Amino acid sequence: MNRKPTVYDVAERAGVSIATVSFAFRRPDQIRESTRKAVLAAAHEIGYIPSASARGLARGQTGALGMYSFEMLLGRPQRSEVADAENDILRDLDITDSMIPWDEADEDLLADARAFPLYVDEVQRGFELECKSHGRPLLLTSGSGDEAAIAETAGRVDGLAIFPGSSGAEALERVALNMPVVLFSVPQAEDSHHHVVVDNLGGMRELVSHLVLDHGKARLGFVGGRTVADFSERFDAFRSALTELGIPAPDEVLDDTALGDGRGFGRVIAAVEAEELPDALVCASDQTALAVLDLLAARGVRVPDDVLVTGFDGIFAGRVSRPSLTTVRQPMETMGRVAARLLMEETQSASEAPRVVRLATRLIRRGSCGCGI
Amino acid sequence: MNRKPTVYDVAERAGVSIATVSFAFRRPDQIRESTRKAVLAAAHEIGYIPSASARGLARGQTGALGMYSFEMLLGRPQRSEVADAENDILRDLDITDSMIPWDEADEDLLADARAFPLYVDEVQRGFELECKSHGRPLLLTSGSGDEAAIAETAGRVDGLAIFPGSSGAEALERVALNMPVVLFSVPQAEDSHHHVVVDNLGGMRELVSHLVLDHGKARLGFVGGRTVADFSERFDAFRSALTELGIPAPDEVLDDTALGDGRGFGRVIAAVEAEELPDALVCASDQTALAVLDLLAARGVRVPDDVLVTGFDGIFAGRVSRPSLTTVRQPMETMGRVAARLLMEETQSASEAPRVVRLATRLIRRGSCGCGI
DNA sequence: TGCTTCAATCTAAGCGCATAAGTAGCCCGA
DNA sequence: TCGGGCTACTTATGCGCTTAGATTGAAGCA
Repeated sequence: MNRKPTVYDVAERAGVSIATVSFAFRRPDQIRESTRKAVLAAAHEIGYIPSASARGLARGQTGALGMYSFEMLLGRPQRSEVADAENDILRDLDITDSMIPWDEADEDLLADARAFPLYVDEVQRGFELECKSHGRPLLLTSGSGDEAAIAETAGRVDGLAIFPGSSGAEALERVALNMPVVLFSVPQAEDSHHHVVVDNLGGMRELVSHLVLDHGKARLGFVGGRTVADFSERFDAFRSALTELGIPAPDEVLDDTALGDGRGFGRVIAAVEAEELPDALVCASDQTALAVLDLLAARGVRVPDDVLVTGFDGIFAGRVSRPSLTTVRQPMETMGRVAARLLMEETQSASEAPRVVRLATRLIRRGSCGCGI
Repeated sequence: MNRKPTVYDVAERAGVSIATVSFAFRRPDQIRESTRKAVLAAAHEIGYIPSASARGLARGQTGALGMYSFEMLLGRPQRSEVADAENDILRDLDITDSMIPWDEADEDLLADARAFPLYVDEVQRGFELECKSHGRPLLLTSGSGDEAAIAETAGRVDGLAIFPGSSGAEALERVALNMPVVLFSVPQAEDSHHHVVVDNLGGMRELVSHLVLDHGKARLGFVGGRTVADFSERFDAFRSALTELGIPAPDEVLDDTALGDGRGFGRVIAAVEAEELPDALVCASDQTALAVLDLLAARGVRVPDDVLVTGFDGIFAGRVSRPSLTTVRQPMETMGRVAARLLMEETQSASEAPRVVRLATRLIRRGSCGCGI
């Protein structure tokens, strides 16, 4: 690992100036074919790799797009758990050329759909694919959401996509002064970011209509904390959908357990024990619904016989759960793609007014409402 | 989007030199508390975001790790398909504040386990998690594997993890002169990279023993192209395992269809039609096995009744296929983590000799060998 | 031949930060 | 009172690249 070759080394070897070296790479048409080849050959011979840092500095932009996640997001493994797993690996890594024993932590269970391709993963995948197809490097980072952590990331990219987090709104505003920012959540306050969101209203209306008109249920309860902006919008949609159907809508959610809460659905449990469950539990997300499904199964409540349960998102785990989960599917991959496009468009042209791009959803009827297994 | 604030702006506002600004961020202890606060406040006020390019240039390293994928990898969607999907999105994106209609391409099928959490995704996830837990930005890129594409990525990172690709070996050698490189494949030729691999020999031996001793099968055929290094190692392991059990091993694979091949298992099909299928088809990977399962089902061959089928990898899709897939599971997430650790260790200390870290595997018995559904 | 034109290349000036080396101011002891 | 030793800063330089503008040389033309 000697000193990395630079343009100067290439220039010297090819007998040209460093500007010509640069042109050979960035402006092939402004330079004679023969010199270009000579430069490229020289670069090849000494193993020259252009420094993105230097280029970024000179150009004023990095060319990369970023995707920032908050730690402790949506029920993901926490740092401490992760750190534990690391220690095992670290210990074994000291041994060269050896066999690292089977990691019990990587039991087949880890391939569980409940853990991996979650909502954020599918959106991220769309973002990745879009970046790839445009040759844009993608920088993935995560942090606590404090100013330093976000700035650390923002300093490396030309545009930033963010999953909504509990904090960091102010820091994000500051980032948005310098580059386009897109959030995957409904706008809460006034902000200067783009938003990629789904049609919570339409999706919820379709879902509620199905439960009410097709399944003849009238007593519906909503499960989900209003602290998450999209959950809140879904609850509002839930209420207006009921009202449209002439059914009195509850003023409050049945249970406000949100994802990642340590607390676990105390109000749902209480309703089970008091035998006061509504006809259907409309959950704010699939992950919430799957947890509810577990909870009900553990208490002997049958779904969909005793109560219907529905989710929202359409993550993969809902397809393979028993019963499979009736839900409103978001086009998650498309959302990721749209976000990437928004950033790329704005990176190239002048800054534009913040956009809110809303994508249609679709009702997926499955077992947990009685429409499948 | 005004000109981005720099250290100079912060220094001016705080009434100090730019060195002090830099110290305020990077060497908090070398500076008086009051000054530090003043600088941080000034930075905060004008929305200063440190430029990673400038820092990287000054320091000689970027701090980020990279993961490079070859386009057209392991049966992933090709660029053309992706491009088509984009066009749809692009068209709709011109509409501000509108509703983007449901994308038929994002049918529920797209949440299919066959498409998404593949081998590479799980490894990538481990890499991501490890980067996250160490606060290291992760740069994801992909390209054709030519020198320019790899250099483009290599110029941005301090270390690079690579999935084995058909090309680019020479370019990689050149990259390895400048930074640590780790490959997820068994070493083919002499190279100066680290390798994170699994115990193909032990895994295959366990699998073959199971088929032979527990299921009493003696006529085993191997499906997989030897062009993929790990597949080739698995075939060798397959043969030696049979030999150890006193069973004559085939000299050649039954069918050399590799992943991503346009061709489709011509030899397997021929064997089906000639009614000359062996007792068991040992496939080089899960994706191969799943394709074989489809193929057999389409031709009325029953698994495991008429023939056993096994995979290798332990991807999620094998759990939800019918029949579910007997396979040798690799600790994919751990592999990703180990790769990240190797890079981080070497980034910090001096360069070391290339390592080959081999991880143990585990046999997962499921329906396709008759052990489950 | 002398002049213009133009393509090919070079010169030189940053880009924003880190940091080695220098300096000012202060406290302290003799 | 003065010098030494610190701390807390500043000055000055360079990291490797891009790019506007200067330069060169050859071709084109009257």
